[in-house]
Amino acid sequence: MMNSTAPTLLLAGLNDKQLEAVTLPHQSALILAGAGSGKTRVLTTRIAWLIQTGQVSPHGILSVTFTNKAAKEMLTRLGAMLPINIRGMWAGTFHGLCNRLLRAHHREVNLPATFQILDTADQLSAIKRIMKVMNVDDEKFPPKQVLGYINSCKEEGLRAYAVESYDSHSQRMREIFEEYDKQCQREGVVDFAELLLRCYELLSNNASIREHYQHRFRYILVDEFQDTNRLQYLWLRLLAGSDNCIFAVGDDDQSIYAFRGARVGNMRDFEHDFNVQNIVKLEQNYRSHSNILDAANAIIMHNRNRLGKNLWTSAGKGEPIRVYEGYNDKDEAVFIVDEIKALHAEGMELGQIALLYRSNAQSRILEHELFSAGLPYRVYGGLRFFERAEVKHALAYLRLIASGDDDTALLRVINFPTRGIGARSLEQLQELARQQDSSLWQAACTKAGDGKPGRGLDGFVALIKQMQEESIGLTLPEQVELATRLSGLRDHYAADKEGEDRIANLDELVNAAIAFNNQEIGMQVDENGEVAMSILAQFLAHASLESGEHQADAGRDALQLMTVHAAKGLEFNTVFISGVEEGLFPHEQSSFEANGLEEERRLMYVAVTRARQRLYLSFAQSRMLHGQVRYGIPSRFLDEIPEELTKRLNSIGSKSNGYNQPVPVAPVARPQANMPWKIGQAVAHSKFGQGVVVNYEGNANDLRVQVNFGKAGMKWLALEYAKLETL
DNA sequence: TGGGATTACCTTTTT
DNA sequence: GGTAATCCCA
Repeated sequence: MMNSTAPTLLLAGLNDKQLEAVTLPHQSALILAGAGSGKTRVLTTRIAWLIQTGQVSPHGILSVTFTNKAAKEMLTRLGAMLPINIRGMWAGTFHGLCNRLLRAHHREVNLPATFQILDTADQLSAIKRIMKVMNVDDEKFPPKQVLGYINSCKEEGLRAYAVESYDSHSQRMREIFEEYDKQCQREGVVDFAELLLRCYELLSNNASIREHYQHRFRYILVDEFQDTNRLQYLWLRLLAGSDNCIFAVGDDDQSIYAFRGARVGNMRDFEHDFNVQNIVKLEQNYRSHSNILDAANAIIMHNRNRLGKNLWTSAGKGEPIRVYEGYNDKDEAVFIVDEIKALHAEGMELGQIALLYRSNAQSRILEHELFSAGLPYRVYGGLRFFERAEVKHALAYLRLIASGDDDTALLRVINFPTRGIGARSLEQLQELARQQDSSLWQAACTKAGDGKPGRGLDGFVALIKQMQEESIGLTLPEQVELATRLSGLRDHYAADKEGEDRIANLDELVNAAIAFNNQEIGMQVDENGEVAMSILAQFLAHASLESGEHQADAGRDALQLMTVHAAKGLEFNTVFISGVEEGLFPHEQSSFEANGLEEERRLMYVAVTRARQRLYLSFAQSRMLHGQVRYGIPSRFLDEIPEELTKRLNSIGSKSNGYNQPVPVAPVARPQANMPWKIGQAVAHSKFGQGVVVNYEGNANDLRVQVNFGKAGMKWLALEYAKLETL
């Protein structure tokens, strides 16, 4: 059934390299796809081409991405390319796919059919809980640190028993890890990393299941390969077996998630382990003008350990990169807002302008100025819909309807809205649960029997039982409505004068349930013909795995505010990168990590390559950070951009040319009596070069100053010895 | 037990 | 500076 004209049509308009990648033979391949080089197009066209040329049916394809958004986009584009039904294809995130596999084979991995998924906040509270039981000092073992430890172990593919411990501290960590996993198993819950690890174990311990899927998925395609962690890589290797081929697309220069376990090294390992003969580099950029690309290339060139790649474009040089220097953060923000106002007045859509920053804390002052100027804007990131407190409360009630043994859910709402169950009653309950080795819910039932309506533990038990009974036979949206009402959540928020938004969110949850219900109907039997879990359990899994995507007023034309991380994969006509200062970008913390600076540089590379036509870089001499005024100097990344690509919009300080010079809005430094040095003073050192005084200690006779030298780093210098010149 | 007050935190983030 | 968690008192 091969259609000879269709593939030609499909391939029309691809450049040579893209065409080569799309039509590679059945072998593993690595596609190095630079920013804006048509990566998603190659990926989707590859799938369409494989199907259309009859090499494989949709059933034989597995497509893996990192975000639900990317998965959705791929399916949408594919749907537009192919006239046939692609339902049989598996496409999703690593976590979504593992969830699917575990649901289908829950018996083999010893999980209940209705196992629940803990998000990070749930996981943290579960860790705190087990630490309390184990009597662990949370000063010595900060729960967040324990969480990081457990997740990174799992992401390396390690169980507690397999972790090495060198001293009593790491030994204790290991024990907490072990007990935490036991607790999760008891409660029938899994965290995000566990989804992957459990699935990996399923495939590695169970030959027939492994072979089944190996036989099925002849073609595996992976997006953003540079972001895979160790375990994801091992999982892929297991699924691929010896016969299947992996089509990996990635860009080592855009690897910005090492801090959460991503291993760029997987790209080199992949080359070796899969005997990759085909490495295709997509270097032609269809997004930006060459001034922008040249700047990006110049920056990333300073990194060692690259696979090597240089973006080019046939578009012209375009506009110079505009650089602005502010006196302080407010001055910088005012400049950005004025500039955006002017662009908007000239007719540019606000949605085509992005305002990027390194860390979320920077958005506040920008938002303040935008708000005063009356410019509509939208901030990405921050609290997601399914992570809002009221939504999590409602979901906890639903989880208790699905399975009472979920201790995390029970603890979240046993006294919310308050019903007179305090710390003492809880302790008694936990003690009883421990004695009879049961879940808290079972202990509560023992204590209260069937319970009687009202306050206290009796009331709570009666309430949950009532919910469980009344929800039988209801549709999903009705169940959600029932939970939000019977629980008293609605009444509680109605009594609160600021509860309006929260009730609106509860309504939105009902809407989400309606949407989910419509979409999932008819999908309740899995491919083996087994009756799948209840629609409620499916909805709960969906809520954990897809916490984002529920954003209000997405349609309105508004300026886009986000961190550089959040901007990855997006593009805009005009991009502002603010706070391009030492200590902020590159971030101070990065210097404590191995290769931290290189990751910051990749981050800058990502930021710069978001812009199509116009790019602004701005920095400020001083800014409020953590409630203190901090003095910074321009980022080293600015120096890495060739001067001929940039245009300085202003110049303040000694190098003033008088052009467009703003008036100082606030005293920059506070002068110190009897001090030859003041904070904010520019200085020069014979070895470290130029810098700025940021702090001092001691008295006039024995004074030490802290100087930010930028490239040479932050130094404490004793004035008695160090030869410092004022500038 | 629960609400008001005080105090520790503070890069980046998807699942 | 802003928030979330914890502390303390009624």
